Amino acid sequence: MTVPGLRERKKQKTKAAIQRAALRLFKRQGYEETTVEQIAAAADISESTFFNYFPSKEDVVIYDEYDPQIFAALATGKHDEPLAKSIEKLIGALGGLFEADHDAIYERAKLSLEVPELRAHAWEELEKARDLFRSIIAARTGHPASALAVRVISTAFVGAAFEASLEWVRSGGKGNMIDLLKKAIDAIGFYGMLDRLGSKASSR
Amino acid sequence: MTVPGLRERKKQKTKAAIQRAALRLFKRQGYEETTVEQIAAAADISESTFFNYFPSKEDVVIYDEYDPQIFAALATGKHDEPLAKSIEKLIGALGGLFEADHDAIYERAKLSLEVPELRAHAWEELEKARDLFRSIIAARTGHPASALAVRVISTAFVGAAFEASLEWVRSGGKGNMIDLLKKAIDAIGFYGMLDRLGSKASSR
DNA sequence: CTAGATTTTTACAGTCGCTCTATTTATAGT
DNA sequence: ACTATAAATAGAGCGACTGTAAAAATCTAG
Repeated sequence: MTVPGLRERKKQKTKAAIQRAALRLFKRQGYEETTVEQIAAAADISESTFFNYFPSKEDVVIYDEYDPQIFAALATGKHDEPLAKSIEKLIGALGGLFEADHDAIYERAKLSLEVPELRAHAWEELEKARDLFRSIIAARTGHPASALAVRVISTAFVGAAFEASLEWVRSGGKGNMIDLLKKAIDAIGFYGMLDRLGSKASSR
Repeated sequence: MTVPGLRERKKQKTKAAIQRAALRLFKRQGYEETTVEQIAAAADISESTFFNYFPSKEDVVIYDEYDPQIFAALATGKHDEPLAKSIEKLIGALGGLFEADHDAIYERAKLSLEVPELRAHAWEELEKARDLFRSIIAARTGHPASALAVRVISTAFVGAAFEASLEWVRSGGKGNMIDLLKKAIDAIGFYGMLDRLGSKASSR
């Protein structure tokens, strides 16, 4: 983990600039109505360069520069507390992130959920979260990550997160995302699922 | 609901023929490696005609000629039994369909779940089921279909179905889809969710 | 059965996302 | 400054998909 050099930082800046330009265009004239050529022009780069930074047009919406850090943080959670507690903490931590960059997150979420093409890929993105979740639950409960129960519960969780996001976007980003998420996992009795999964999950 | 005329039946036959030709090619040489031009040639139609029948290449995998009937049957379920019972029946009925056309369903499911591009759209398809489900639960429990709890529970159910399908495909179509689905909804405590949703759902 | 209306199929041109290759330009370390 | 390396770009090309207009098949009336 060495400090990123000047070169790397410049790349990150360019990437962010492309994303900003793209989101501005998407907001003004719509996602489908915006061409990659236009984005490149707006960001003052060539179309080729666009594809150097983003493998596809969709990725410019999906990409979140903080994601890797979040994922890394999740993967290295403490093992000396009940799983349910860890998850509560995790939800709280997510809340902070939402507030930090509210407007950009809202715009991206809105696009991801309202443009059909993107919505499909939003689910792919959720699957990454699901897989991470799956390995966490597996590690903590002793069940194999491949167990159907573990998979289904992980999917239920990201499904709840998905619905909460939908609700949040529907509210114009005005609602409290964390509250919504809590209500969602409450409605499916998420903590009950963990309990049923095995004593290791709920006690320690 | 008039009987479909000769013309309409011919169209259905053509559509089925295109799908068969396409699936054969996909199986032999892969989805991405197969071009619409090739499908058209194999089905002995022009590329234009292909797009007359299927709005996109993906739809040729997703399309199921029996879907409309299934959806219609679901939407008109009886209202004089507990919701949980209706759902159990529904699951049983699905089992019959699976056995009836096992091989074709397996091929399509395999493609849908293993080709990334298709997998994303498989989720879109699941959302249709979710919405139908949502309206059924709402109608039976008296909750508005827009209620977060109703949405989340519906999503949890299709999520479970999704995981069960994954497992089924992983088993090479050898497993019992219905058993898997039952295990999946058991793991998330699906019937408990319905109970918590309101007494109307579980008693009558 | 034929003429005209309608529907279906097709050819064709064009757009857009995306890939690949080769060339030029910028940067890093010596 | 010199060279290895990486980044940006131009350009050709592919495949999915759209739109338009013409050709072929099918249906309906007289």
